[in-house]
Amino acid sequence: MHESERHRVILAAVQARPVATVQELVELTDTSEATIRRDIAALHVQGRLRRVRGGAEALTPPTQGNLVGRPFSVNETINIGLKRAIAKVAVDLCADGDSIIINGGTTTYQMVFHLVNRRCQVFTNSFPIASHLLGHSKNSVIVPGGTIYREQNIILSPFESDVTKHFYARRMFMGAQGIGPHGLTEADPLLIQAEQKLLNQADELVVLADSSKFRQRSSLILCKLERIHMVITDRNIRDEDRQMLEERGVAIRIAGPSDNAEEEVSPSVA
Amino acid sequence: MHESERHRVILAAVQARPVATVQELVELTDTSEATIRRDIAALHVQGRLRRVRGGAEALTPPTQGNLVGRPFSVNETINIGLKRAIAKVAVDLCADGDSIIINGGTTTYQMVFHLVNRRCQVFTNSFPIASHLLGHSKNSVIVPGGTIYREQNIILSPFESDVTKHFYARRMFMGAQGIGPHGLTEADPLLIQAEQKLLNQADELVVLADSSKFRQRSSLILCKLERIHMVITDRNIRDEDRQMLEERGVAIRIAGPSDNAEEEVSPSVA
DNA sequence: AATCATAAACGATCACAAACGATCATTTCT
DNA sequence: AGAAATGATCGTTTGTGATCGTTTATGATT
Repeated sequence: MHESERHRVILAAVQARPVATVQELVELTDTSEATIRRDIAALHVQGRLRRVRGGAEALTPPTQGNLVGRPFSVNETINIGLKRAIAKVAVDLCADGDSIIINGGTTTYQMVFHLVNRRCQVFTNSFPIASHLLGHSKNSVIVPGGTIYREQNIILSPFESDVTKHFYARRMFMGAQGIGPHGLTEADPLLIQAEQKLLNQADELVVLADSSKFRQRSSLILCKLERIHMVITDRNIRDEDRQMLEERGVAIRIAGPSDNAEEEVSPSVA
Repeated sequence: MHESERHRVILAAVQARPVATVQELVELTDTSEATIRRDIAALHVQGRLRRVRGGAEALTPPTQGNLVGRPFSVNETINIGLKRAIAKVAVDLCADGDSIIINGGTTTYQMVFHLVNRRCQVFTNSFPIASHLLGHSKNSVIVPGGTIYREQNIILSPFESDVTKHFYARRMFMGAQGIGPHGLTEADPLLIQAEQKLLNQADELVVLADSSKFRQRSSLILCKLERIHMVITDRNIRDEDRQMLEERGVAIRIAGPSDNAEEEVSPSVA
């Protein structure tokens, strides 16, 4: 990856997140620490970002923070590395030109960083995802119509959207509130409704769920396990959960935080 | 392949991708590195692209690019005070709780700054407007579905959206490319199509057009003057243009740049 | 609470590879 | 034939990655 391209990636990363670590940027750009440090130093003297120990941050403090680009409230800082690794595996499934659906969520949001150099057709109901891809990538971006809910930063509509009906993708990526023998579970009925509409518009369903999601189950079932083609999770998944998925024919991929990035553990759906 | 043809290819490549490497261009044009370097150097001094180590990139890299908070390209800086004054008059027409439609554009974008303390229901096809209102106000925001065009930062769809059809507003605000005896004119057929859909969803049509718009006319007619309920413009409007509007029953309001913000010059439609 | 131990982050240096610019030979078009 | 453009070669410059020692943060112990 070339210099100007790296700078784009780095700036995109810091603008979307309070701080981007050197390690994250190394994985994102597939270069060495030294190069990233040099890039950060250069961008720092250019006044395009602020250099901090461990990485870099955007110039604009969170005070001015315009919602977009600084999405999702507070929590979700601990598992961020995990989520990003999972998201990377998800994006690695995509090639330029693919049509994909990205359902809004904190885990799927991490996909945007890995998508900056792609040129996919992305349909998303997440306003932050759309915004970031618009500003920091060449991907084509399509959104459904509806009211934007600040709480989740998601576009929801009680009506059938013709845009949605006309968009068909090979893969749909989504997070989940919980996952269990009965299927994917979600907390909010409104979300269920919106997500089920999207489910009909894609062939393969890829679920991004860290291992903790296997212990959280909400009351509302979004879809059965059989509908899922692949689950991307982390190495802490319990054997019983893994077995449960395999019995239903769900492929599993393990995202490693850093060491070995990816590992196949069940027949691929290729 | 000839020189001018290569230049076309190179320019297309850098605009399509974030950055085009020399190697890529060599394969693309089936020439040597030296030639590509010479071409890049020539295009660089012509100001048609930016030369970077390893290749070339477009002048407006997506990094620095538009998007939220820095919407719309470059121009439009001179009339900004005028536009803001016009936008203020427009927002003053709105009360909390009103449902309004804001069609995307540089003039209507200025409305967001005056809307920060309002609590309206805003339907807009402008991504920057939606983004700004989401982040800096309590207004409820509704968008249509469709592809987001980076050029104009507008959401467009060839399909009928049910969201649009179910939203009905008292007022619709829009800018215009030009305005003349035949009506409002617009340059892009795609925009015409989108705007006409919106026209059906509002009672009153309020047009924000500084006086220079009366001299610019495009070939495509968006709607007749009779459809307009009010035009907000500046004090430089010519008498003949004012008369033209009054004869058609269009109310006129003059926005003062700073001194007296607003002035009634024809019977209000209130 | 202060100190120490450990790990992470940093800066500097060096070797290597890629990219570059200049020069010259070759081709192409008039 | 002559001018312009192209391609190849070579020396130079620049960016990159690895390794080193140093600095800084963290958290564990007393």
